[in-house]
Amino acid sequence: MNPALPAPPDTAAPADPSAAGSEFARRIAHLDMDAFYASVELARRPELAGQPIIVGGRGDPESRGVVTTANYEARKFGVHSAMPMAKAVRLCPQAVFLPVDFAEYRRVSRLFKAAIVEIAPVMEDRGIDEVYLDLTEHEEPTRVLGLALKAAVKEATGLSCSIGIAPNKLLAKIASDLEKPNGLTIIRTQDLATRIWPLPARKVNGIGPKASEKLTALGVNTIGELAACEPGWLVSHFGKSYGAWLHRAANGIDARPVETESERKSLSRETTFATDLHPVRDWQALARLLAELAREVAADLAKHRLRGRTIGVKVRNDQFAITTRDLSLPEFTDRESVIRKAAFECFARVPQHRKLRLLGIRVSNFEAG
DNA sequence: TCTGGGGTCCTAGGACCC
DNA sequence: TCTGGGGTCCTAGGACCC
Repeated sequence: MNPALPAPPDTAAPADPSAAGSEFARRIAHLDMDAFYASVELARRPELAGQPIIVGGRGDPESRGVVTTANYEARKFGVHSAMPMAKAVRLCPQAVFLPVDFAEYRRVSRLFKAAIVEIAPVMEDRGIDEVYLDLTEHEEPTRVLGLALKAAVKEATGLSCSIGIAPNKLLAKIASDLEKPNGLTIIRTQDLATRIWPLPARKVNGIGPKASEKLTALGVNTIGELAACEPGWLVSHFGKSYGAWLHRAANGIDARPVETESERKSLSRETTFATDLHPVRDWQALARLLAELAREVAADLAKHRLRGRTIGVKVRNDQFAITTRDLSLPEFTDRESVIRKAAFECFARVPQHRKLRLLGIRVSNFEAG
């Protein structure tokens, strides 16, 4: 197997009305809620104002898990999302630790998105706390639109957000991060060299830890340095697809449209155990967990009116390595018993010699809706 | 430090078919 | 005996994102 290279976003899309410098330049906004989960918690517990707040795990600093959001007071201590809870506790023991409450975050998410759509109907949902907007057809000046969006979000939720507005999604995404929190950053094509190129390559959405580490090893640190690389040289190190995309991205070229609709491709449930379980010695406990996950996945499928025909199992072992096994059935299903049986068959094919820390079930290959 | 849960997309080899 | 392409599906792994 080839060394794993990131999958490049498909920026090569249609006729490219958004290429930097094009006379058909678009106005694309990226709107990102500030420290969303922590801000939602603070909104309903005003007495916590000014204190460091860390949302994650089950709210138990001792539990296995990571920080999902730290507010800015906690970030001053070096706490950030995806950090193991244990480390966050050491860095900021005086913080208020809260469990995640997705139901509440989804409720507030619906509120801010509804407020945005009133102003800018061409909205792409990018998860619970961010969206892209296409403002090209609007007549108001860019800053006026940005301020109106921020005011609408504040009015609907009491929360602040940061907005980046640029000729395409890639630049808007970078821009929204530049003046967080409560920022409004407008990037024009002619600002590329001064505002984007000095930034680390890692700031580009699609350049993750692996690719940025490899770039650093090759002596490429900033977006500007990446932009100056020969496309052929990038292709030789990163492959045809990703190498060419790196060159376009660093030069601020991104033709992806704002997509207002998308179809779900998979649905899954997974759980990390409090303590590791052995596939043979702890088989009974694992079997119960697998059956429970099958029940949850079947319920989620029914809720979303989906039926799939590929069932997969995922495990993570005590060395943090992931193994997956899947099985495609002749018929689409949403039945718990069918999913459970397939999952047990898949599980029987995973390596049995190391303890496991996570078990999951995924269903994909959905029937056309 | 000891690492969640829910997703998307891409790559690649082998099977199988035309 | 040596040797075709192209297309799709299945499976496994991996990078990356929120």
